[in-house]
Amino acid sequence: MTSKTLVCHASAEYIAHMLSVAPHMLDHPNIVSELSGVALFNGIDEATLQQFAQAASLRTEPKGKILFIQEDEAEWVYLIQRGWVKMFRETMDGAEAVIDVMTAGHMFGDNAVFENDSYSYSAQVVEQVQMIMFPVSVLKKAIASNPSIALNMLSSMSRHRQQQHLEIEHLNLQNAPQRIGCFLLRLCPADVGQSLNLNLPYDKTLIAARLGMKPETFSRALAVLKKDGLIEITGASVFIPNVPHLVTYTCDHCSTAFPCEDLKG
Amino acid sequence: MTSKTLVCHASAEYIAHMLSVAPHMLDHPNIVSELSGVALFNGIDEATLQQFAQAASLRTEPKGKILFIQEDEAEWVYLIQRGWVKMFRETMDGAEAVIDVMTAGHMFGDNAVFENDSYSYSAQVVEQVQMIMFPVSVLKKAIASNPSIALNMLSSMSRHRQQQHLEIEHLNLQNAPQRIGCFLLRLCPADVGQSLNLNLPYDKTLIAARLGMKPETFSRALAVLKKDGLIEITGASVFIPNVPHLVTYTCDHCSTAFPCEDLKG
DNA sequence: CGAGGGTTTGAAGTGCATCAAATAGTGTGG
DNA sequence: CCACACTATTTGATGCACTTCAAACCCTCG
Repeated sequence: MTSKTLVCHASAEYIAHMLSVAPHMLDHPNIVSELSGVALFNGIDEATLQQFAQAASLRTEPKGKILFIQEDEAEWVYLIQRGWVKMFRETMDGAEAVIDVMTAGHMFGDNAVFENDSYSYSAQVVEQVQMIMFPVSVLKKAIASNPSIALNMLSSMSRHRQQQHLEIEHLNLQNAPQRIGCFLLRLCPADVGQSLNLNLPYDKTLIAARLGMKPETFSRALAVLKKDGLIEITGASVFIPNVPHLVTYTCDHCSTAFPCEDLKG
Repeated sequence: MTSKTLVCHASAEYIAHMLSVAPHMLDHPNIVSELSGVALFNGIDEATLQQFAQAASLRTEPKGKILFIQEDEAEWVYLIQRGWVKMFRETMDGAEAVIDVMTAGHMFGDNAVFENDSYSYSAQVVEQVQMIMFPVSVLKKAIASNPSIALNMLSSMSRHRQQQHLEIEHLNLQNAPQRIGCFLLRLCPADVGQSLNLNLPYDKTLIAARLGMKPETFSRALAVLKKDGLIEITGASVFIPNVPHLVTYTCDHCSTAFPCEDLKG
């Protein structure tokens, strides 16, 4: 399940072919530079980063792979470099709630440190993913011994918390088309112009789940947005002819004004 | 339970009448002992507690009082000793989402430290409240300089985050009666027997909002639970004749097994 | 006792879910 | 390059849950 040397194996071509990933050795300098770009390691000294890098390994996993399930003993913290991962919870009777869907630059599994070293949700790859993973124990020690890391962790937690407040608000107050509008707007780059094109990052079914609705509802809600001239859509490609219109349509029913920048990720 | 001296003061009626601030001297020893009972100050040395206590003040506020609103510059962190406070967000078009409702032992406003010193939600008293408040700046400095406080803060954040995951899950997967069932079960003491009595802690209208439903829906959902023999209810007093029955009814549609202890508060 | 807020009840409407089936898309092996 | 299998997405018809609007009821408190 959790083999460390996964990428540097015999069947390199096979992997490269099957997963389209460069089969490289663990490359500490590279990992260090990757880590240094992440909020958690903001302003952290090289020596500490080295410690993480040495304990870290790279891994690539295909779509569908379950990384861990809720209540599993937490061994790794993951940092996504590419691809998408779904975080979800399953109820006794089999229903599933999607907590979040993350991509490059995001970390998950980190909060296991504060939860008895067990994961509080399950994680599954939804688009082939490449990631850095390092042991929970390393993070745990770092947090206890390095105040800067603890502080970074605190801001990241705080950001997450706010995001979730928003999530709850949306589920309560926005209808399906509005939640979709909000989702689309959060995909926009910071310097949005009047209009723009973008691609849905993953399955419509998954977006639906992420937004707390059924695929059928999602489809129909998209149709509504289209009918109202707020978007044009073909396949996974979306065109927003007039961003301010869409902003009015969705963000009027939200407590946070439009470019909700700091909450994006 | 909490207050030691507060009630036996000079101008008690005046306070009740004029609503605002209890005009008594700060009582450091008492505040220290209050603080030491809170998770954030777990294992914190006396000297540090003194610093908080010296900067702290006690306050009593009547039902209805707005303590602060979203985006306000954050000046104080609040620790509830008695009463209930509602945390909520308001959208552009006037709708309101209740994020949480807190009581004795809970702290709020604390996360402003990580959010540019501004509150990310509004807070209003819903049942006359008595609380300790200390400046955000004091907490901020303490977090930066005292690793134990930072760590305590981290666990508290983490707990909140998990609670919110659950909240989101419930909004997605549970229906009105089930959400109410869950709410009631979380009011139960740890040593629940087969059956028990309890009182709704605040307005039904507010409970409804807290659970993301309308008062009418709440009322009807209670009626359903009653009809199914899961609860008996008169006014604000609820009797649960068979706790396991209610647990089955609600918790089957949740990812967390019944006594979801650690998430209660 | 009467005013006003909280709560319940009724009737009707809306939005989303569900079930079922058609359609579009994608990757497969021939 | 086509036919097939399989999955994602759309569409239609119907039902249920929750909301909305309106009115009655109830309780507390001056």
